[in-house]
Amino acid sequence: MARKASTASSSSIPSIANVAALAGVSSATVSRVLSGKRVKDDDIDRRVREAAQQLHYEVNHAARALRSDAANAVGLITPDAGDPFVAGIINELDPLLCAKSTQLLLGIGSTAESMEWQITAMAARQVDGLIIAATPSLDLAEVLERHAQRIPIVQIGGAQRLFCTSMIGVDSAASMTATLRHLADSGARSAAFIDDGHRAGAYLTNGGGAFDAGALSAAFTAQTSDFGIFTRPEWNIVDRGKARSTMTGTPAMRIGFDHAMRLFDDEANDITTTTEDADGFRQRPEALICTNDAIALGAMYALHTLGLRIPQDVRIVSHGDAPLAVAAMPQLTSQQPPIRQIATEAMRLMAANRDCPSHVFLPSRLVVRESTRQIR
Amino acid sequence: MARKASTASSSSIPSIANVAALAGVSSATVSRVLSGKRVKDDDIDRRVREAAQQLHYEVNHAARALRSDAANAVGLITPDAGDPFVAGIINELDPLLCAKSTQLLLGIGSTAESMEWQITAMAARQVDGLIIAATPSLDLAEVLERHAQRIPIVQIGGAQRLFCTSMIGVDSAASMTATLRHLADSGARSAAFIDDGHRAGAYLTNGGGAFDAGALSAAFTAQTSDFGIFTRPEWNIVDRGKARSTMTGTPAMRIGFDHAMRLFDDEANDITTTTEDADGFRQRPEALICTNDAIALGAMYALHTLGLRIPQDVRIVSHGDAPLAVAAMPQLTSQQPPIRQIATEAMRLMAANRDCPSHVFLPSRLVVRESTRQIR
DNA sequence: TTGTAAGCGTTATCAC
DNA sequence: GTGATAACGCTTACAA
Repeated sequence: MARKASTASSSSIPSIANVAALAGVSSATVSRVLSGKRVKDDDIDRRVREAAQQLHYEVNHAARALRSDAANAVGLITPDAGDPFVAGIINELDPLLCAKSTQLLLGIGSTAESMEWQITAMAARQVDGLIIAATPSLDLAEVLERHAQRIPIVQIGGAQRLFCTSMIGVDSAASMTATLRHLADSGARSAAFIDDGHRAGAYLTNGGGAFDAGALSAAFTAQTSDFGIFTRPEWNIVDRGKARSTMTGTPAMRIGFDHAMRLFDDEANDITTTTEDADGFRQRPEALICTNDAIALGAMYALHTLGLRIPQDVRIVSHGDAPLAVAAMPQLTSQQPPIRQIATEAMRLMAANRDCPSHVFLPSRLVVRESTRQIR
Repeated sequence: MARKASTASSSSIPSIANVAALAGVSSATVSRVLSGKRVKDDDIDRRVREAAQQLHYEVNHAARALRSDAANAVGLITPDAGDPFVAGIINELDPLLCAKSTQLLLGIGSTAESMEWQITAMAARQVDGLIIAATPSLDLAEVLERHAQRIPIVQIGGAQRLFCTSMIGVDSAASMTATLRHLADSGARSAAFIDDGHRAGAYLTNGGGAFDAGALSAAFTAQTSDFGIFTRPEWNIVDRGKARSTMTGTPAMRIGFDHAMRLFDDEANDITTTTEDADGFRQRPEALICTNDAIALGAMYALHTLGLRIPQDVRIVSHGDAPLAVAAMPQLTSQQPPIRQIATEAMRLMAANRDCPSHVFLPSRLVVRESTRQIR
């Protein structure tokens, strides 16, 4: 005991005992002061803090976690750290975590197995909460249910709807309403909806991560007529069969390219004249709604190849508002997920009692850029 | 004691004692078997493993870290999780870490202060190693030196060169040699070099993260004549003064736009005819080398605006090979950092003795795309 | 309000 | 090679 207090300053990491000795109090008091369990701002308080600072004391998290089974860490599991939505969440989450001196454990998992492995590993580390930004197509219900008893789990981006986990997603119906209203206002009379079929494990960086493509599709179908926008079922079906793509790029870009080619290139070559007909907008859509930015980019490529102009001939709205949206030429109008709010909600839901998980849907914001600039 | 062994299976997390009781050995033996400190593959080994599996036993990392001061965790600190280079590193690093059942702690820090805060926090968690992918302009020498005594630190992307930390970067001279040779082969007779001045805290997602812009610049100046490529000092200087940008987009894109505008728009309007003169390539560069993809994209925007064609009038090579490079129209030839090798090296250097840090420079790979397609 | 002391689950050290 | 036992640094009853 005496050894510790005296020898401490030499080289080893100072412990709470060293601080206690220097401040002339017991280690219990130091613990109470430093963890805020002591209210008064008196001489003892001051002495302890000074001693801690002087010794460069930092609490040993392993010991704290062991004793009080709160790890002061939360886990985030995602298939791809490079997805701009996930990256945005991480960037927003970090300051919130720092403020609570909580660490972020990151795990990458793209398959159901690796995802399960990650979840188990995080659970073994006794994280205080788990955020999962998964590919929607993965079936993790069983794993999640098993662990949700012990740790609060928050799913981001609306993967699966379970009663044991919380969920944060985007209000797809509201997003679609805003999109369709904007398109109608900008003069579009018809629209097609392009999705890439939520392919699991695909290289992301697409930007659509926050959105539930299925829900968007349903909202599109339900709402088009409300805004006087014409569509055809066959415009909105992903044609996976023929990969006619001469295009290089990510899978999502190729899908956008192929889909646009199919819509605009199949029969007539003199499209520009066709669309000037009174009923031209029934033959070819005047707008494209893409579930992520990469699809939109691929479609733009196709339109460019075909000599169609954006937005004069075809307007485009994408979802995600990734950096890609700004990099495009012309820049893309895009639905921007409320990243900061999502991060804040995730923190709230993890802190809330895990016995009452809730499913939260936040509205996205339409960022209008050149790809839907009004012409008239 | 008896309580634990008997009551364990009910609901609480099983501990090593439960496993020991079930296997009929001491907890010390269980520890040795499970942590691989025991070689034999006999009956005891089998019984212990079976018991562990049956009870769903997972080692308590907090306790392990407390006792053996190995946290089984490494920290990664970066200013922006969304930077594609950093994201790539994380994606590659994760499986390597999982194989060693080590966790990744992620910290975001864009200013010197927050960076220092993160480093201190990670050190307090006793991570086994620290990877820092910092903005080069931040001065972290002092903090790094302080902590390098205790934990091995690996800097990625060549931030500062210290004798106490390891460093992994790209061999700029080799990259530039490959770039210039390729440009010469593709018919370019002159080139300009565009950098965005490594602005700290700028929104990244640019792709240049792995490269040392200063070293690239030096290599460009030193090597152009070797490949018979003409350049002018004034072509290669960032003009920060006039922000004439009518362009929206990230700062890096605007810098690329402005720089290209300055190079190609200032005096003559009939550039295409000028460049067809015998000495036209001395008036305007026939190629642009950009230190990241976003700059290149901005420059492409400018060239497009001016009616210049890529690659016929101007060839472009960028650094980083971010998703942006593929999204561009035409797609960008880009220097691709060896992400997987960098991740592997980082693991090696962290495992190596911290007393002998080394500075490693790996070659990048030139991915040729449309922006330098040969014309002739 | 403060000090004392008993753990938290693991690994390292020591006898055997 | 195995088992008992003592730490690791912290928090928290409980006693003062």
